[in-house]
Amino acid sequence: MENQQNLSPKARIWQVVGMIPQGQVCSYGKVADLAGLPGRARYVSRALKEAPQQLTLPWHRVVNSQGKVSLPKDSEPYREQMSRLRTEGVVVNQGKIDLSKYGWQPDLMTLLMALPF
DNA sequence: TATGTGACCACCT
DNA sequence: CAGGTGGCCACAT
Repeated sequence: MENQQNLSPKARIWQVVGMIPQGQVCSYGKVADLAGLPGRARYVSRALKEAPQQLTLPWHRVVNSQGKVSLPKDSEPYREQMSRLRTEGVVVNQGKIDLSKYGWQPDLMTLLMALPF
């Protein structure tokens, strides 16, 4: 894995999202932090929307800090995300995911490799 | 140049 | 636990 300082902000975000393991989720804010963009959660959502489909990112593993899917409940994307999550075994109760159980926390090694020096 | 808008968040009531 | 507030920042108007 190479130094993420060289990558564009969007690319760093995509890379971080790509690290989220199956069956786990991560919040927009945390993704931003890990990408070296503290406090820029909203930018993560935009980066995901603009992500080339070619990357086949696990975008569905990104939820908000309350453990909820940040999409209109009546939309197709919402159903898509819910479906993918449940397929991976993530339990969603009342539209909420228990982050203490499914929240992703990168191991130390991964963290050291990802953070800027 | 100014204003409104988000697939957000931390903090305070 | 539910709202309200201020902060955030790229983008569209």
